[in-house]
Amino acid sequence: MSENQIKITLPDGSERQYEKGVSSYEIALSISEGLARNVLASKVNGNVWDSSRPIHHDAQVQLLTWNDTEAKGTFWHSSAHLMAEALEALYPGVKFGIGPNIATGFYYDVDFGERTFDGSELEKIEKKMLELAKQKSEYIRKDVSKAEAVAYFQKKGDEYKLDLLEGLEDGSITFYEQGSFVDLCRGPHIPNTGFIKAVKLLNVAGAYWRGDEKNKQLTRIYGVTFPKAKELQEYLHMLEEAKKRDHRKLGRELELFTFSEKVGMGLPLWLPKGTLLRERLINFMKKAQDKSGYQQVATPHIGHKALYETSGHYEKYGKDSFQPIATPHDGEEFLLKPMNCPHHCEIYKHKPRSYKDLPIRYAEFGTVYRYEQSGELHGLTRVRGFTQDDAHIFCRPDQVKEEFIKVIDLVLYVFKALGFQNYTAQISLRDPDNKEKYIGEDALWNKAESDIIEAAKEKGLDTVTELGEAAFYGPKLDFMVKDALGRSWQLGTIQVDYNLPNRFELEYVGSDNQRHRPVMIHRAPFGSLERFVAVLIEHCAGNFPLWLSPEQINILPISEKYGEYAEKINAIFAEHDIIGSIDNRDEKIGRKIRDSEMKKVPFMIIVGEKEQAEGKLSIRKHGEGDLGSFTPEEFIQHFRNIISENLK
RNA sequence: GCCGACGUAGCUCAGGGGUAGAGUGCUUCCUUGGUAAGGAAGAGGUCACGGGUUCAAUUCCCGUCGUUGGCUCCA
Repeated sequence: MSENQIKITLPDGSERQYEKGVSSYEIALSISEGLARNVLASKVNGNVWDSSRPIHHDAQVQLLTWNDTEAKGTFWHSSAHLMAEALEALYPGVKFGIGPNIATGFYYDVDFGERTFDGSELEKIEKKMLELAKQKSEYIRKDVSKAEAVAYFQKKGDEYKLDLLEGLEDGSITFYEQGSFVDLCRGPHIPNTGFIKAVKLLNVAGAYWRGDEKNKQLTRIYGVTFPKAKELQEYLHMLEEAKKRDHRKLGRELELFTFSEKVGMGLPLWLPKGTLLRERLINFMKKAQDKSGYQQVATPHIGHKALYETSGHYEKYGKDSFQPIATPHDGEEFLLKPMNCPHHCEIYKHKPRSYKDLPIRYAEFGTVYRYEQSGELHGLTRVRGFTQDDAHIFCRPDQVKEEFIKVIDLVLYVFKALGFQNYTAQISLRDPDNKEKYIGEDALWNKAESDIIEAAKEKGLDTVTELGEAAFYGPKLDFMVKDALGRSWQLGTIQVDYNLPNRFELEYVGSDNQRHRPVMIHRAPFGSLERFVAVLIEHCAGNFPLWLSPEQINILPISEKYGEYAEKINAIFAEHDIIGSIDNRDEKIGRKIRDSEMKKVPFMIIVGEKEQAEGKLSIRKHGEGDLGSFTPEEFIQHFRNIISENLK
């Protein structure tokens, strides 16, 4: 092989010879012209590169097109640069923060200086972007020295880029230039702006520079782009569909919950149907917990301030909480409880404990109140008053792993019964470089962290591990689920706690007749009922599993002549805990069916002359249509089969 | 809390310096109809709240409250 030749290995294992310095684009061209036209970037030895970047050594090369996730990321990152170019053209003198791609699309943080930016200008920017895209400006990579880079941005007066440059090593700095726009950027980028055929700028938001609220707030513009106009339309359609599943919309339409300005922001009011849903979830969880050795306890909604001084929460959160309420004459102070654990610790302490008693598992559907920042409130997913399916397990250090596994089992059982298949299990560990931030002995932490990791592994959980995300009092395992709009929410959580047992001086007597400190595990499979219901609504788009449905059947008489028969049937159903109502409005059957479908009631029971004569029911299933004729007994059996299948 | 947007009938929304409109829902009447909207009439609004500009404000301006998209935060 000549010295000027290099060996390129493609993903299918085939090997090809090329001249040294060949680009991925040229490799693509040697395969087919059509492929070359579609190559956005390439992966060279696992790193994403510009398709124009020369390759000087033997390498594994994968050509990336729009179908590859990495290529999409590159495409959107390049789109951020295009937007910046458009912004600079339209608003000379703007300064830029960072402009990365995100899961779907991109954003750029922009400092407009004195002028304020309002969202109505987005269309103008979109137009400019498309105009610039048509010029097919190439994205040109340039190596620059740190001094050159600093000089460039000093001249431009962009303090944000200078701030970024401070953290970069000389020799590793690159600029990318397309058209008239030059940016500090690691790359890679797509070949030229001409690939961007469809642009939609979605929204503007404030974002603090470097995510620090002490810094200046920049204007963040979010957008998404596509190589084909049709794909943009499909994406926008998908967004519309997702909005139809929004729990705030469905919660109102299905009469599950509401809010009142008068009651206060972030304080949900549960309507009868929503309350029924809650009750069903609570009963379901209680039953599961009873089987797993939990004991229910009940504690008041307020606790003495001293309780939270002992727990340490008053010091940490007191000033950012609802303020204490005081007794009228002697001014004794109480706090609305922001959590149940201190109360549960006091229950643990009401008598001496032996190692033989452990683990003790106290469960409570405890309603807690937290002062969340007003801008943070969001439907039922972020509220100021909510009910946790809380429990605290007091156990010996050697029991942590086993208890963890049991809780994971419970969470998985719950998720399965409710059809949550897409969740992420996040293990949050200590920041190893910052151990002083955390309370508890090093050895205990190491033990607990490995217990969690092993427990998750044994249960076959698909986990991501985040260093530095642990609570100050212990490591945790969270179950994250996405909402209709793709935002991730924490539902179930399992947390080890070394802090509270110390602060409350919890003890048990060991087999050695010495006093020992138990470990506490906080856990909540739902997390909060409010948030859980919100995510549940979005997951099933309001079509709840039959056992949870707040209105399981609608009895629809053909005319008022069959009202009596409908009542009779309803009474039979009520005896079997089948919940529903009779639609005896003066409307035609078509109308009653339509309304029932809109309310997403699982079953419609149609009764008319024929049914009355035969003592039968015509069953129609929501979203599916006519199931035919059933006797009441047959239907009840069918109904029960579905539920037991659900809860298996 | 911060930045932007928004706030008109129960709900979804139109309108716009001269005190309001549609669809749907609600009430009443007609209709008794067989698998996704039968017909008619009627009731329903301090145009979020408080100031200001104006002969006149629901409309323009400012503030407050609330909602909303993000940011920050989340025991």
